[in-house]
Amino acid sequence: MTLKEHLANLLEQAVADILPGQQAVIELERPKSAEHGDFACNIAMRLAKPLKKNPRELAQAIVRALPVSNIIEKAEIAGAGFINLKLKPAAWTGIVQAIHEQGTRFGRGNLGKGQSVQVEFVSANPTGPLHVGHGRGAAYGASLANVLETAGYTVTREYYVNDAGRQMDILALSTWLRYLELQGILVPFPSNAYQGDYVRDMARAILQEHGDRYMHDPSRILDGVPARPDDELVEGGDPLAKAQNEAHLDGLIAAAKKLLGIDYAYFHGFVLNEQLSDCKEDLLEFGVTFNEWFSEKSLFDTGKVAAVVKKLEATGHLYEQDGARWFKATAFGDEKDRVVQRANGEFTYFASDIAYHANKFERGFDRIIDVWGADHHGYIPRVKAALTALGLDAEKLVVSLVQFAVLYRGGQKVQMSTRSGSFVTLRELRSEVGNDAARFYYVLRKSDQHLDFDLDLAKSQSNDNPVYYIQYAHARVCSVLAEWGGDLSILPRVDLGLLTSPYELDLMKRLMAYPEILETAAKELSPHQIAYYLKDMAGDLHTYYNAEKFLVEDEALKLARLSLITATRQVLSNGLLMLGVSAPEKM
RNA sequence: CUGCCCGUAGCUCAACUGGAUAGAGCACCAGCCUUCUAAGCUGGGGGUUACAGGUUCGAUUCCUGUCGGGCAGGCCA
Repeated sequence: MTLKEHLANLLEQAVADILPGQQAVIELERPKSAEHGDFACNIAMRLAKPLKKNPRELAQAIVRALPVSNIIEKAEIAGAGFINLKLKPAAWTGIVQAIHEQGTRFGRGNLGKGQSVQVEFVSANPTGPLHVGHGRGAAYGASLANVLETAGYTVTREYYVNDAGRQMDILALSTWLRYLELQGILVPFPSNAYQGDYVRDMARAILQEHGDRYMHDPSRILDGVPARPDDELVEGGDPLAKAQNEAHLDGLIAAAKKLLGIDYAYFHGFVLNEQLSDCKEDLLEFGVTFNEWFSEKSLFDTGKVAAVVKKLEATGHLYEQDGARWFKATAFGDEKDRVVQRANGEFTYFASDIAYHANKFERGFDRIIDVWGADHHGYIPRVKAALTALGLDAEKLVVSLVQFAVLYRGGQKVQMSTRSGSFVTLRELRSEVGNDAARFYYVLRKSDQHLDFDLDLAKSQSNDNPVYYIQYAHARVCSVLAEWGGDLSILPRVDLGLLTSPYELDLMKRLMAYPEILETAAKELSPHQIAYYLKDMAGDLHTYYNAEKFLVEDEALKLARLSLITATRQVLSNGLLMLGVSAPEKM
């Protein structure tokens, strides 16, 4: 039983004593101000209203009925009816022992009760390198998954691979056109195809391996392909020109499929494999791993998409209009009905997404968490609508939206756009600021907040940089222990009664809060709380370090202090690990 | 035009989902290394939580409206 639970029990007994039969949920919080004690309880104010009693008098009665405890120094009434508990110094030392005993397991909770939860994140189209926007989803999702796991959930980390659909066709086409270009055949490169250099690289690789096998008569490539509109009109946002531009691209894709025949599948497979391996490697280096890479294409190949549409049809949730099949999303609260199958017979992305989510439910997860870019927020109602229509409990699905990250360099916004190829890749970011700083900065903000990522700050090896601030605290402890040179295994059993200074009490209180911080972070899906917590704890440690010398003459006091800072090191390490940041022993 | 998110110190952001005198870091000012790492510490100034109402013991938090910013609104993904 934790200290907090112990106190809650005492209060509960007191309430039961003076108000028999009264159900009271005891909430204990840590007051911001030290004058308000170590824990504060608002139960008197909560009960005052339904009982029509004066909250301060109620609080008095509760305090009088409080069972005797050897850890409570005093309990007083304050404000509108708060019960403030001040604890004796000895109440805190137990946490140091607990940390020594539990080590890397310290902080684990049972909020999840072993329930299974799937976290799907990143899921970027494998049509090019991951950029800094994906990086945030990756860092957030990975940390969130760690947090949930620590909170007692069984977590499955999944990446949904959009390996079907038009975007992949565009990439395959882009690569083929670059391949032709390398051999002197200049088909004007569409403005809405993939412009990045990596496309040329793939073309070069294919040329090297297979020579001119995929060459075709240049005069036939543009056969029957709708004309390309004026670029200026497209850029100007002219709707007709944009439509023509897309038609032109689709025409080229059709031409590529026709001319390449069976070889088209090779191109498609090659670029997919190339981009996916690149993506996996990138994420692995970033410390982000997955249990499952789920293929969208597999949903089509196994008939799951067709089946789910058929089921919606059978249950009367579809209708036909203008040759297309529509899902009655408005019947479930969405703004508009949505097309699941186009007039040309192709299923929409939405259709495969329904099939995908239905599949998640089939796999029996207790909770499903999708991490999406905030630009997809309009998509949530329709997916939930579809799940409800299928008779599934849409409440099981929670979509966590991650806002975009905007890079700043030299005080200037770094402009980005995927299509034009002028984006900063996750790789570039990682090599510029390092994995640790990148992982940390990404989760330093609440996920639903816009993130201003200051590259200069993340790179700076100075006290401006919170990553180093925390890592330095960890390294400092290591350094002291190295200087001491004693046997670490005796530290868990030393007498901690000598730890009574304000610095030591603050640190122990901070350590004690760790499991609660984790629980809150898990409940609210907000790993950023851990980042802030670690900053605070590093601050406590640095303050302590500057105020007191650890390696003092008094052997008992020295061991007590070393025991405390070693426990602190453990929690710093546990927390950093959760965020995917290294805990260096030297800096 | 409609829907969702956001608006907190000069800047970047917290605030335990309704708690007490709204907190950190940066920047600015003044101090601390003969010492276990100064990538550190101590002190100081800085706020009508965009604005106006409402709900109640109590509001940065919940509701309504206004202003300002972001994102969506395809038989695109």
